[in-house]
Amino acid sequence: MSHNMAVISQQLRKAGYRVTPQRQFILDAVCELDEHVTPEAVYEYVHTIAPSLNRATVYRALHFLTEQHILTVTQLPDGRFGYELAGPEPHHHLVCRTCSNSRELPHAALHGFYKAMEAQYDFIIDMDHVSFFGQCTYCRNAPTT
Amino acid sequence: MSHNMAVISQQLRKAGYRVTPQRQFILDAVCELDEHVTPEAVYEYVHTIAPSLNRATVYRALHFLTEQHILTVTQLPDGRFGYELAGPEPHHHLVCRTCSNSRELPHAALHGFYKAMEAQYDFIIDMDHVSFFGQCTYCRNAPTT
DNA sequence: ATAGCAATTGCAATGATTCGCAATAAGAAG
DNA sequence: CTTCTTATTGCGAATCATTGCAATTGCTAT
Repeated sequence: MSHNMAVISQQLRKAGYRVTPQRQFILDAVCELDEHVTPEAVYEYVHTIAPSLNRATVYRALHFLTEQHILTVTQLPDGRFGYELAGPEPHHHLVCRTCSNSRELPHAALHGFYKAMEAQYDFIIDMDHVSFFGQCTYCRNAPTT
Repeated sequence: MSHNMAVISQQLRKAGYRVTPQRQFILDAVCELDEHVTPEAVYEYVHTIAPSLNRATVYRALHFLTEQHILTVTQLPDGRFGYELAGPEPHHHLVCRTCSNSRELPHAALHGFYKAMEAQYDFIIDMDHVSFFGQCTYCRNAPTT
């Protein structure tokens, strides 16, 4: 499930944007680092490959790629943002505060709640990548090591 | 629905903490500024009254008061934290991205979802103050001004 | 009212994130 | 292959947020 650079490049160019080596490095880094990747983690990763790549560029590229729906963001409990490659289906996460393992949740799991808010309050929630924090079974049952 | 300083003071002192003028100023500021108050907003507010009060103290006091369940936090879409006085019942918010008006949601509204996650994934979500972002009726129907 | 312990503050340094602007370079067109 | 337009980068400075440590000051007990 790697990202198809050719398709993404087309999409960007067609919209009048550019496919720069920096953006490619950054996109690669997000894919390589997997889920909920922070800007700082991306920076460290690309820095080893392209040392001249600036921190500000990382932040801007992550914003940009998210706007273009190539990445999705979610808010981590410490206030930072976690990026990951956007799949065809939106999804959410259950993240354990203790072991920080995360479990994917289909968008359908929240659909009922979203619909209820629309019906009751006439409010349309547009969050397509939410992380819910708490405790997984494992950590809940394990005594403090 | 003002905060009862006497009760709060007792609670803190009994737990071995101190009621300092700084903390009082900061608590007052949160109440005065109402919902989803950012640390920076608190700082500006108290700064006019107590100019020597340091930024770091604001951040620390907000953390502290939240730990003591006197305040609650929620994450705003730009990554900052919004504080407000903790009421007797936990609640959540529907926040419009356009007009940023916010509507309170009883905890019960999420209860079904939380329970479903527990039943299906054996995962216990512990977020007691979530903000969901989207569009309110009003802004959805209003043409771009 | 005073003394003493330890929680809390202020300060200064550090790290994280964003912004304005001049220099660079991607990509379209000839 | 060269030229031209302008999106994008890098840099430095500004802003926001956090941390270690010495100095301060609540609060308890005398």
